[in-house]
Amino acid sequence: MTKTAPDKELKPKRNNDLFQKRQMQIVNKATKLFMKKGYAQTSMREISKATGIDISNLYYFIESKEEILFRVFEMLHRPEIELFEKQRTMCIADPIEHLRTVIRELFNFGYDYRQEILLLYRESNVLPKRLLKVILARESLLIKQIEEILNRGLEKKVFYFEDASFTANLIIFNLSLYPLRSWNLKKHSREELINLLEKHFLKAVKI
Amino acid sequence: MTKTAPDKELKPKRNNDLFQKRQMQIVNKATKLFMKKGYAQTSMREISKATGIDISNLYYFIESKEEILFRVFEMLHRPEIELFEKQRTMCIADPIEHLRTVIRELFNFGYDYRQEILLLYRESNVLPKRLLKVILARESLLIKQIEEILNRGLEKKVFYFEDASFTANLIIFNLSLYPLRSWNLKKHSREELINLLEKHFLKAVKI
Amino acid sequence: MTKTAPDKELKPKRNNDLFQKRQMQIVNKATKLFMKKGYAQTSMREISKATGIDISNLYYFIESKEEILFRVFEMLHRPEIELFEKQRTMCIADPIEHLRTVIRELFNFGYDYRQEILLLYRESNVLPKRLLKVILARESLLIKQIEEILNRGLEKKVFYFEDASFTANLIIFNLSLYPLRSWNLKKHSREELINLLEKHFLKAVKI
Amino acid sequence: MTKTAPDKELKPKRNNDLFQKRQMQIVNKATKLFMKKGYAQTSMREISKATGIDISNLYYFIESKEEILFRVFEMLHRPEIELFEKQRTMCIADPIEHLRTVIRELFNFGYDYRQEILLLYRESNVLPKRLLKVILARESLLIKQIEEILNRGLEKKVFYFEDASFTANLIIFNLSLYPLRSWNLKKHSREELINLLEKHFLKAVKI
DNA sequence: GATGAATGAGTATTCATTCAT
DNA sequence: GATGAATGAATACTCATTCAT
Repeated sequence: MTKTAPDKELKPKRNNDLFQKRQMQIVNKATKLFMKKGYAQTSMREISKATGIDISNLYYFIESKEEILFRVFEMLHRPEIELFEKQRTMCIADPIEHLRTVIRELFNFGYDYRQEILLLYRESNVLPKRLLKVILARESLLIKQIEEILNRGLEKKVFYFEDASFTANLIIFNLSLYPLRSWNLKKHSREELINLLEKHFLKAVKI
Repeated sequence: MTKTAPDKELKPKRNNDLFQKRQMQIVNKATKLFMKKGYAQTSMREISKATGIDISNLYYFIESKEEILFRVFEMLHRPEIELFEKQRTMCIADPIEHLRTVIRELFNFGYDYRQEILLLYRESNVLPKRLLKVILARESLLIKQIEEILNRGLEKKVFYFEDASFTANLIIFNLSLYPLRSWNLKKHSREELINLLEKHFLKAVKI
Repeated sequence: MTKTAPDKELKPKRNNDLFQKRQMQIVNKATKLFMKKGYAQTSMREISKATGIDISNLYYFIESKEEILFRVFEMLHRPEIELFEKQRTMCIADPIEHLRTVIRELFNFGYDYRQEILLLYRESNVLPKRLLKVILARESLLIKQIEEILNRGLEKKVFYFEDASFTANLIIFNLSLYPLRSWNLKKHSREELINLLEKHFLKAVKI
Repeated sequence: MTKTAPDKELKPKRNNDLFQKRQMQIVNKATKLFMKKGYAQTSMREISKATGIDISNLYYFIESKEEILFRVFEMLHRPEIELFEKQRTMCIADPIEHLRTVIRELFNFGYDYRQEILLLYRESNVLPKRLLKVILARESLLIKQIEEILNRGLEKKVFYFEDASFTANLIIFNLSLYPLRSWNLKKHSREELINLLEKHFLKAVKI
């Protein structure tokens, strides 16, 4: 191409309802496709076909394939944030009970969004650093929150562990146990798994 | 590309030494490229360039790009298998000591091969089911082994847990803690992490 | 696209005869297309069709559309350079006679290559600066040569003008009279035009 | 794009003042864009952005991108026509003085409108023949005028040359000397260049 | 007069793979 | 064993233009 000037930012951004509805539609269908085939293996043609939006019209609503992936990630994090808000407002007095609830909720979340979480682990390297940072920053918040619960339990002398930050990280990581290893955990029901995980972590931190 | 799994039998290859040396060479270079850029983003041209083997000559040694990925995965599992053989022969009498050793070895392994493990998680969906099964079967063996240690500890009444298979899975999964979350664990040294993990799991299973 | 690394310079450059023959073939056909429709308006598909070389095979022989344009320009300059070499070796003693010959040759050249010259004027802005400089440097050499002839005439007191460099530029520029204005000069034959130009410039510089 | 000249009649446009103001606005901005990036490399989106007129609204004021180019050329010719009108009314008795004035004015014009003239040379092949003819017809008028001056000088025996039409063409062509070769004439000031050109042509035609 | 959304054909370029030598 | 050339389908993305409101 005869590069003269990239001249980005030409695309007008509408705040229209229909516009956003269409964007959602694209992101939703793309999520499914990305989960099934992976980001790189999913073509804009397929997204076009899945949404029923003509391929060139697609570019009226989104700027690039990369933007779609970012919006997919963004959307996946929305329920996580809600979870996070919910936790904050709960404020259960007993740290043990609090941790138990949080673990259950986290695991349930991980179970419901297993494919999305898998996608996040798989494709995060495709996102430019700048956008990836946004995602990781959000997750850090969640970890901070678990840390607080753990520290409260430490003060009240109901928990014991060496490093709150590490343990919080471990708990968060294990929220992805099912998403990342469902292939080997199918023999257990959701309820079984959640109980097993709960017991494991409570035993591991209780005094 | 969009195509899903050609799935034909792998060409029976010569057992020639040079032949296998070349194959190794290809797989090694490809591993590095796949880790850096992802499978889909790495072209055969780049592999050709990296190995110094002409692109069409490449096809003398391997069947397809997909086969390279398979062999990459295969190679990554080799150290895991060695680990596995080592365990088997160790036969430490005390289950606690045995588990401690295994956890430390597993984590060290995960630390050393963090990029490879990441690759495995990332690109496993690209492999045709048939080949993926081979990989997963191997991992199952490893899990079985952990299970045995756990069960021995149960019999000897030094361990307590509800489900050996689940716990073994959990342990294996946490071998990937660092590979998958290194971005948030950099503040800890390898030694710290390994100690923390060891303590966590021993506390979680000890009676 | 998932930009990871551009990784240029992957293309192997053959010095093979057939390879260069094919390159020539591409450049020649492209020249004609560019002359007829302009660079931007000529698609790779058309070049492929014109050469009979499959569009993706085209990229085996050239790196980009831009490279084709550069090679087109390069090729156009080759006869100019020959002209230049010829001049240098001629060394006619009488500056008037020398200038007369040069003007005639230049004009003949301009006439023969009118379309190519037009192309050069039209599309030179497409070339990246770096490549354009190569072209302009060559032309500067030609101008220098005319300057020498003029200065020799000045010394021998057969010419008079104010500025040799300007006059040389003017002469070179008028080599493009016909290419750029053929639409309004068709009523004159080549011979007429060459005679008219010769007389004009000799009168303009002779004492 | 590949298509060659749709060539339908230009839509008869309102004579509304606002309408024409908007058209001017479009053409002015387009001129700048075309000069900077070339016609084919300038998109309607960019013209829309530059004018602040919505892209589909643009089509209320103009028929097609091609029409914009035509109007750009038309507009560029307007000052040329004024020049031409000015000449006609001047009627300087002395042909030498007249020619001198004309050359200076022409060159000044060429200097002021160098980018526009370059644009004209570059993009004229994009215009459909029909529209190009309009442009060329205008230029012919200008040439005719120079011819008259030259012929008057011939009658008064102050000029000598072989072919008035050719000489007029040559003079007009050299009005583009600076636009087309500014890259090699930067060392001279505008005043120097105009004086040199004046001297050159007067010497070339004076008896 | 203006806008958002649509359309369909087009762009340059890259890909994995194969074949004849 | 190695190489140059070929193939055909795919890629993300852009274009000028139109239409319904």
